Amino acid sequence: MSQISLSFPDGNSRDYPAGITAAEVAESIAPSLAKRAISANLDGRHIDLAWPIAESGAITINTMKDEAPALELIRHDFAHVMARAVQEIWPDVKVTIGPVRDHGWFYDFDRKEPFTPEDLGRIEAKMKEIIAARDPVRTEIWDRERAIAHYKGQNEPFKLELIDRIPEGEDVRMYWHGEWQDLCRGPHLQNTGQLPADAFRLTHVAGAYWLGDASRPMLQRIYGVAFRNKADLKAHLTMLEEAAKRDHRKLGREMELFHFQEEAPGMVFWHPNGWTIYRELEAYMRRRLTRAGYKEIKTPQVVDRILWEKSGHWEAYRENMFIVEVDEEGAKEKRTNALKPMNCPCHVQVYNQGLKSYRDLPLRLAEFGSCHRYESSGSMHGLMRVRGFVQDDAHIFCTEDQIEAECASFLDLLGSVYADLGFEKFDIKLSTRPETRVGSDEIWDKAETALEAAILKVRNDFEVDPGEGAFYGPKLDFKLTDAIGREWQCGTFQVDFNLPVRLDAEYIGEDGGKHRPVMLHRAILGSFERFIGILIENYSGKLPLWLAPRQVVVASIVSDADDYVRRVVDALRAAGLRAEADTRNEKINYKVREHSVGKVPAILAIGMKEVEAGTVSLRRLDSQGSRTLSLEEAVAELSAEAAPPDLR
RNA sequence: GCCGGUUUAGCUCAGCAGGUAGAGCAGCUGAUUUGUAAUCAGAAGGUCGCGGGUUCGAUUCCUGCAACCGGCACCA
Repeated sequence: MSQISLSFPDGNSRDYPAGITAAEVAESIAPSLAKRAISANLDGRHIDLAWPIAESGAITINTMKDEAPALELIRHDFAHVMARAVQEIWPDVKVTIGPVRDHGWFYDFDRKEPFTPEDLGRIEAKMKEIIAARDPVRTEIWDRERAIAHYKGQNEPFKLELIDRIPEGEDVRMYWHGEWQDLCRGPHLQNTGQLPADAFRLTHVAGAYWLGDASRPMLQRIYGVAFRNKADLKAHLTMLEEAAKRDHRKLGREMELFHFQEEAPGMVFWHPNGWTIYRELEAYMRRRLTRAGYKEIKTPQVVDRILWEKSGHWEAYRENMFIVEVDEEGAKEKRTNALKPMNCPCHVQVYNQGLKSYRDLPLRLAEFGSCHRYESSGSMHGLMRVRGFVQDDAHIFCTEDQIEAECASFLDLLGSVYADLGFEKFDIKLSTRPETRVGSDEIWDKAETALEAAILKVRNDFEVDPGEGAFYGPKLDFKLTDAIGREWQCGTFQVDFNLPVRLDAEYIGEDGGKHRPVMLHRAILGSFERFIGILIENYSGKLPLWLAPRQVVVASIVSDADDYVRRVVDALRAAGLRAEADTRNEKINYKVREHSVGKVPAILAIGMKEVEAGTVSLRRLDSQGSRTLSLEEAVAELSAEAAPPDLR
């Protein structure tokens, strides 16, 4: 038998007979390591301990201390154990696939009756039994025919389809967990008893299409989470509770920001508090855009379908547009209009008025564009996905040579806006040319190179998504990370060679001839609605002073202080602060509690001491104590902090 | 749009194996004048999401629809 050489993380290497398993390698290093070993990495590939190693390479033995491989194995084995438990309880259930995902795994089943929450408890109990039985895990490689015959015998149509999809030449591997087996790529633990029976939980059941295809049958998906130990599971469950507390839908109601109602699904009714946030954010963006050389415009809500046919939207998105039919007087037919689902075609109309010269470029047209899209009923979600929304939209008309500079200055603006709004970290994704596209390869080369060069000026870590660009040009997407680590795609920067052609935009070049401008679609916030939802969740409702709807509440301790309270409120308002008086006949404890729960950033408590000394007692949200300041000091401190970040 | 669930007072939620509903908080009224996260008392508040059916009788059972929630699909 031939020899192979395996190198270890410490730099040493040793020769072994080919076909040795990772378990045997671990044993040869130290019996204690062999006991703790759970899997191995061979040249970066995660393999079973029992896997015969045929060729030389770099090997690392993994134990439960190695978080990434340990969690992958645990979660993957839990998926199998759960599927086994389900089939033991309901033998007629068909199994499909069960990958590791996020903090756990899911497994999709085909079963007529729906799984209920009570069923989850039953499955969990059965899983614990299986773990306690400590069944060994075995792997076998089958030939395709045998696997097909086996699953035909078992009447498992989904597994047959999966075998069909395994590429020719790849092994068909079967994993046995005791008497139960599953078609699987692996790797797995050596024994189901290695699973932490107290560190998993089945979380919920949901429908999911077979292979993610809406035209295929809907299966039932059971989700679970699992960790290496009970403490990690508990930490995760606590994190979920914390996330639920900052849900913008809940805070939106509690802080009286907005509401939704049945008669207008997906459309926001903004209340005074919520609309204050919106207006502050809009005013801020307007100042930033103006300073960055944008011209603001406003275009119609309702536009004849003829324009949408020209732009191509009618053909591609008609199903998702709100259609308005109008009986015009004397007309034979109804005229069909659509609420605009996006602003770009209208912006080209503004551009097209009057002849443009190369000297006019780049022309940056911005609009807080109110758009409507008929989103499918199941996709709406609070402010995060709505049918009526406003984009911080702009289109930059420029020459091909100007793409790089425009992209670079956009990146500056975007990074600065995100930082101002409290998001220091964001990721960039570059999506390049798809298979079906418009525009010559030369132009695509130019655009992709320009985008990449522009990003590289700001940073060198960005993800490339080949083939994921729009048919009309490459694009950048920007994902910001919030306070609890969730990612939100907000900004976008798209190069468009298509729409200027379809809508016939042109400019007169230095040579006196007509040329096509390039159109750059870009947004920073995405939509105001969604971004405000993200802000609320990021700050848990405790918005920075400049965005807080109610900035200061002045609360009297005794009614004899009421007159002074009103004078304090007047002084705060005169300094531009959003201040309210609370002179209700309640104890100060009650008022402090109520306004703290209502996320008011500053409370000024006024008793007779303050009245006599002309001072205020300032209590900041989440602080335990209070500070006594003169009225002038308090106004100065709060109004300085309430200035928007770009005006400080 | 698809699968499952939910819908009872302004909010959070009980309840009803069919005989038209109950709590806490909020709101209202009164008392209390209070020092930094809930003062006390009283009265009031609901066509039990909307429509149809079964029944002597439906908030409860059946059915259709809508909205919302959790996913899936979609997201120019």
